[in-house]
Amino acid sequence: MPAEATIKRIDSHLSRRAKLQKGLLPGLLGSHLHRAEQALFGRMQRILAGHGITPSEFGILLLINDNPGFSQSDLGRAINADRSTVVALIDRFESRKLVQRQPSPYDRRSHALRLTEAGQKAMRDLVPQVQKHEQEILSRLTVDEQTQLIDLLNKISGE
Amino acid sequence: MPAEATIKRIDSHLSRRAKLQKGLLPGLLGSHLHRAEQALFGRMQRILAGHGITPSEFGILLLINDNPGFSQSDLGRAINADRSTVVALIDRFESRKLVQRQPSPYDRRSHALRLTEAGQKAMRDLVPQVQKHEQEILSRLTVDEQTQLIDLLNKISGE
DNA sequence: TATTGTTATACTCTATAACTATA
DNA sequence: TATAGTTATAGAGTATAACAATA
Repeated sequence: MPAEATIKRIDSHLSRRAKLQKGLLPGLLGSHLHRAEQALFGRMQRILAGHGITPSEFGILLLINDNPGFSQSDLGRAINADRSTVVALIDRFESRKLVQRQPSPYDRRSHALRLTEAGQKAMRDLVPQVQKHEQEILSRLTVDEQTQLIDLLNKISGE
Repeated sequence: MPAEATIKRIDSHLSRRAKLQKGLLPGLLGSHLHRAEQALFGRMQRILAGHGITPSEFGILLLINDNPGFSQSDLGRAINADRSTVVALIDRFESRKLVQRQPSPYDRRSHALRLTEAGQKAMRDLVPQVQKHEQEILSRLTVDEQTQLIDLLNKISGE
């Protein structure tokens, strides 16, 4: 997202002659999914920004937090990423002191991944805020609609 | 997506002792949205791959197709991207002969963006395939569920 | 033989800052 | 003054291929 976008322009060169035509795009489920995720992640970023964590990173830290000791390859499979990608990812987390590599007690090739104390502290701080944020968004729907939305999304995901 | 992922592993080092714990993640709407989009875009990629177009690029080409003549800045505002990002984006499209820059008849600073003949041809080929694909996915839902899903997603987006 | 983590390398996507030419 | 497009530059994020250590 560009920094300039915070300063909204009311009209554009185009709008002097023609409104932006959304055309076929609004007919596609993909665009609705994309915009919903963008909206949610955009708001989430504001919560996470103070800790320098992206929404995507938050999900990965949550995964490590809930699976202490699992390996880089396990993580790669969980997030569908290449092993070399995970190396770079954990390098970044490690340099920010959020995650640590420990020797695996079972396999001397592996690293056991864990959140550091600072990483755990960040998650203890952020998880309630993220959950509160989700509740704010979901409160636009009735309870029935909330469960149905999750249900329908899972059908799209193929579950 | 890693090429190796096509060869699925049945168990991992972790699963010898403990199953992957999803933990708090499945409680978050964001993860359901993300997975639904991933699933849809992953399938879409297979359709678009022959033309070397990503799902995200397809959406942008659709936008240019439905707004012939609009400027790079207009596009940037529509997709929430920086001007310099749009330059690089259109450079890539131009080198693939999908989009062309023309002098704007109204403003000598601007470029009027249009699909080339080849770009229009690609879209004529792809749009029906993408629409058919969406119908296949959506056919998992009843017609009522389809409209409700779009409706609920728009509420999440804040419309 | 297969897997784990790593490195070297490369490509895409995105942004900021500074510039120019227009408006 | 403000905007449109560009360039130089930089930083994520991702992947492939080849390697050593270990299983």
